[in-house]
Amino acid sequence: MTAGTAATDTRSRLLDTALKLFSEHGVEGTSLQMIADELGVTKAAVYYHFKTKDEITEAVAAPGVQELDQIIEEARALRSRGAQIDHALSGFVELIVRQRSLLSLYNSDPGIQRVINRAFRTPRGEDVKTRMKAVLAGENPSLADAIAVHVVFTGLAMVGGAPEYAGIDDDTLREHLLEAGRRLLGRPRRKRPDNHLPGR
Amino acid sequence: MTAGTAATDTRSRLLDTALKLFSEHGVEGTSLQMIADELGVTKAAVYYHFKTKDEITEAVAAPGVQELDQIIEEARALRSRGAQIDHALSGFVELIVRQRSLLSLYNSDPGIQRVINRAFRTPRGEDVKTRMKAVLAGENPSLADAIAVHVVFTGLAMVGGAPEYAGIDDDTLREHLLEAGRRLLGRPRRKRPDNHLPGR
DNA sequence: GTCTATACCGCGATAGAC
DNA sequence: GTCTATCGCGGTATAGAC
Repeated sequence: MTAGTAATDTRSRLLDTALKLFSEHGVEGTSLQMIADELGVTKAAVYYHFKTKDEITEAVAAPGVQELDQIIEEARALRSRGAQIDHALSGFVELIVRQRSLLSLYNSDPGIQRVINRAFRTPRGEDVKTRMKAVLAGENPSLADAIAVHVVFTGLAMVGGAPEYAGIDDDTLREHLLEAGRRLLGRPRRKRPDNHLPGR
Repeated sequence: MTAGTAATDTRSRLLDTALKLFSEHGVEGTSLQMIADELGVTKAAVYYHFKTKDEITEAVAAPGVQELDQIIEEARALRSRGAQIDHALSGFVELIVRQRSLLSLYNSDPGIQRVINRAFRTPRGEDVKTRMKAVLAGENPSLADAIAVHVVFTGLAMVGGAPEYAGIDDDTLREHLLEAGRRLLGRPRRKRPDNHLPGR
């Protein structure tokens, strides 16, 4: 169902290129000309696949937002508060490790934030960031807890995009991010991790 | 010595306006036209006070960078590692609370980061962010410590710019940021804070 | 010394030829 | 499905009014 016409191929190559350039120069610092040049086509050819630059930005952001949304729903279905936090945190960290630069873009680029807040208020009213923080902090959290969660949420995501850690392998990075997150959220050190990708 | 010609006044009003607009729309999302309109002058008038947009960005970023630099040097002059960390952390938090949006800009805007990395490699070789993280993490830190420091540094700064906490008073915010920072850095809870502005 | 008028070129975006 | 041509806005730049 996806072995791909030339168009689908160009489209996905375009999104890969866009994500790479967005991470290097920011969304607003990346021109359609740069994307077109990297792909070896003209600006207008890019416009065939996407009607606006915002649409490209949205398509780049979408997969991560969707995954976050799924993790949130899974976490909310769990019974104990501890299990909810554990699942949300480990899922979040897993996403950071797997996508690296994408999650940091969500917090470090005004251009992509504008698009996310406008395009993904769906499917459950509030935006993903708010909902994720709500799962981690619980209902009516104290100010201290709300702030700690905010620090964790933004801080962890930014590590994924930091060039200093680009060379660290996934398992090591995931372990350290989890440890930092648990410490700040006041969770006990865990023995057996809640593996997010069971058969890996 | 500074009661002010019209020019100095326009210049400082311009920087205030720029910071406000940068925080709302990002550096690259803010046009010289917006700044000019807000001041009631023309684009070319703005261009009289600053030769380029980068120069405006640099002037907006400068005070915070300078203060960070001073805090770092003060901390490095202390004898014990604990005192160094305490001073660097409390100075950093104090700056976040006092400037709110400015410090979050440093971490959340590709435009201002470009300018900071290019313009403020002075006065001591490495950039301020790297040097601050070095003070907090010590020499040859473990990967776990380096990552924890990275999370604290970016996470705390982002809270200052978060609209959710714009209404919180300075003392309360400072207290919670310090608490979160100390917990993540593994510092004991403190009794008497290292007051950064003694007579306040 | 402080500002306005005006023009230049690159960027996002649209229309239409091949 | 891709390209040329064109338009309005944004950063830059200069000439000149006061």
